Amino acid sequence: MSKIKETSTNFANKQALADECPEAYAANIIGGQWALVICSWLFNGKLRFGELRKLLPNITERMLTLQLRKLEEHKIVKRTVYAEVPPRVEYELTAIGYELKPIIKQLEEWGAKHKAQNIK
Amino acid sequence: MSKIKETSTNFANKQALADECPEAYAANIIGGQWALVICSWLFNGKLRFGELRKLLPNITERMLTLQLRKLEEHKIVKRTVYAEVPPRVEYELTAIGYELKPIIKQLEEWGAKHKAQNIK
DNA sequence: CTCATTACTTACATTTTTTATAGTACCTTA
DNA sequence: TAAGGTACTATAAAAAATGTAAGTAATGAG
Repeated sequence: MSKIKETSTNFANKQALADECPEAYAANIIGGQWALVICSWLFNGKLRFGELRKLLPNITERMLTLQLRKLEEHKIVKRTVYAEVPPRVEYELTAIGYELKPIIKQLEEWGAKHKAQNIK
Repeated sequence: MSKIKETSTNFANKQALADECPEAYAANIIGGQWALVICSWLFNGKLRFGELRKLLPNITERMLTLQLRKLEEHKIVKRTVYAEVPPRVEYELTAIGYELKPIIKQLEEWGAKHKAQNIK
């Protein structure tokens, strides 16, 4: 997140994978440390920057900004700025972003099941 | 991939997230650069190390090893070594690993749809 | 004896991601 | 005049992930 080096092997590999594997392409989009959790909260409706920050107690403002920007860039979330003082900015999922809901829900169920199996 | 620093903020954050969000927990497990693609190939049946390497032309042996080890550690794949020379090692999905199939398939579909929307 | 095969391992370098800390602009209220 | 709230940005550093290149063990074929 920040500038990526478009001459690196890593970049080339990601491109190649994303080209031929839609699942890798998807993983690149929703693959940050906090992206899935941000989306999970947004499934319930729009939230302000500060609300998200409170919901994710350990996230730094910088990371929250970066992840939101990335999600916005990929058209997963929509950002709306209200010209008020103090500023108000709301984030909400787009249609395609909302379509992740069932997938993430299943991933949640799988995760819970896996955890239950492996913890004991 | 190698030693993680258990005193880092990053480690603490991952732990905390994984504790309360099964989707983050799941993402940690299947979240390497190549993990999803490896699983995708294994959905069709067991494969040898060398076969996987050929299917993933750009992966290095080191990365393939690391990702397989991680998947094995999390009981997503099962590793079987045949005491032959030259050695033969086969990888196959476990039951819980196989349960990822429908989820990854949906993620693929989502990815393809998203790509179609955003490329034009 | 030498070479080929297979599935790795190791040491090291580079790139990417995440965290830490300190600002900024704007207006409102006290 | 000063403080406060909101949503950021800039810069640096730490940590994690990935890549590069070389080497290993065992054995059978030639």
